[in-house]
Amino acid sequence: MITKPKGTVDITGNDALLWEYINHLVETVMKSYNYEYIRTPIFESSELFHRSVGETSDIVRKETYDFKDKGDRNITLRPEGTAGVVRSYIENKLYASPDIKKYFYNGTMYRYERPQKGRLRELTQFGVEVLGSNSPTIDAEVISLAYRILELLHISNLQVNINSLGDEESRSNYKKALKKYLEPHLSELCEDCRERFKTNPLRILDCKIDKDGEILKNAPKTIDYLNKESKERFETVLKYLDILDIDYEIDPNIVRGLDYYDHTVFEIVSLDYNDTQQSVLGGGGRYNKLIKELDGPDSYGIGFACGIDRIVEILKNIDLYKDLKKEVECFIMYVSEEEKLHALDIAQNLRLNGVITETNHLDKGLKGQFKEADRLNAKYLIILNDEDLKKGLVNIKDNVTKEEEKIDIDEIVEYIIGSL
RNA sequence: GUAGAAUUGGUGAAGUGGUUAACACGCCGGAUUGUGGCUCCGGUAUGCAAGGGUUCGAUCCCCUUAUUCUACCCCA
Repeated sequence: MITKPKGTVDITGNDALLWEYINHLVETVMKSYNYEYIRTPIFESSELFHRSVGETSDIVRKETYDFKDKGDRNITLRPEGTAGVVRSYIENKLYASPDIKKYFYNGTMYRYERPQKGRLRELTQFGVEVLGSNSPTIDAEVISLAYRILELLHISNLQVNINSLGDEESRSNYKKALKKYLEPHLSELCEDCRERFKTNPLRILDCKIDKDGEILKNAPKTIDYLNKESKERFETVLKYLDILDIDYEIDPNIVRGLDYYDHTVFEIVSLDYNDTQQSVLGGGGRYNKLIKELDGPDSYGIGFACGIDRIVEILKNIDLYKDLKKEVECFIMYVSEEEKLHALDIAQNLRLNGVITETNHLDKGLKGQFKEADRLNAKYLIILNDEDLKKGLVNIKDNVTKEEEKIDIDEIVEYIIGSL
């Protein structure tokens, strides 16, 4: 038997209904914030991710799906959504628009990782990218949009953890200060942190082992190294979040591994699922340097992404979603060949009038058809028999009240639409 | 890349080195004269992840592989 590749999932049945529900809600909320849908390729030139995420990082070297196509091009399956959208913005010269560009996406990403709880090799994320504005109102809007979607999905106890890395000057000052502070304490840190000190010192801040130790508690904080401008900017964003009634907490340890982030960075967690990594439902930040880095103009960008797979795992435990049901509005039952012809015709008629209709395709007896109709939660049953058909009549049964009546075959559509 | 645990019908699962792999749900059929959902009766795994080995004999023991779960690493 052929099985699915490691780290992938088949989504069927009730799970599929839940996915549809989430997708629909995401789309509705995105549009109400005036975000437009953007769809970029699932595979891109490898170089795009190397340039955006960082050539030397483990991420690009080990955790992407890379291959050469038949034209000997280096291709990478997208590991995240931002790079593709920014590439599109630049390539299509969308920056020429006098207006801010606000995009949302919802699609699969690929990361060559070892699968475990809440982590797959093919994962699905929705997110937004806003390009062309450095206004703090956008930082606040993006954060509140992410927050509100999760809230509308009834995920409880949400909190935004937020931090600011400041501009380039602030960032670089901070990096120096952190290294200077950590250097004499290196021997007291865990092995991994000593390695991180060389590769990515900011990451030491959210090391699981050393996080709660004295050394890191007293470590310099990014926000203390913000220059005046960056600091004011951060405070403005927080002020806007207050106005938008977002529950946030300043968390100086959020650094979000990637080099291209600056100013606002944030993660959204549910405090009800606080086994560290699992609780992070989404995150994002500002990336004002990235567009230029990818040969675009000197512009501004900010975005976030949320993993749907993880959200689904949480929603599955919420009662509200347990009775999402497939619903058929009308099930047409027949036994004889003559009745079958009428059934096909009636079914088509109902469907073209927007009524969700099913009929017997398995040559079942009437009993079997009743059972199937119940499994489908059919609201109305149309039970055909030759005798009535000769008179132009059908039996129609309300499957909730169990009341049955005979109506004219030409009045079926009208009857059902009128009663639904 | 590392480590631990798992893998038995459509589903939840019991079980044993030796003739027919328990039980439950579901599904199918019948009692019900073409109108069910209750009840009763019957049918539902030639096979226990795949391959190899040990053995007179393996679903059960051993090895390899795959996948799943959990943790580490890493995290966009």
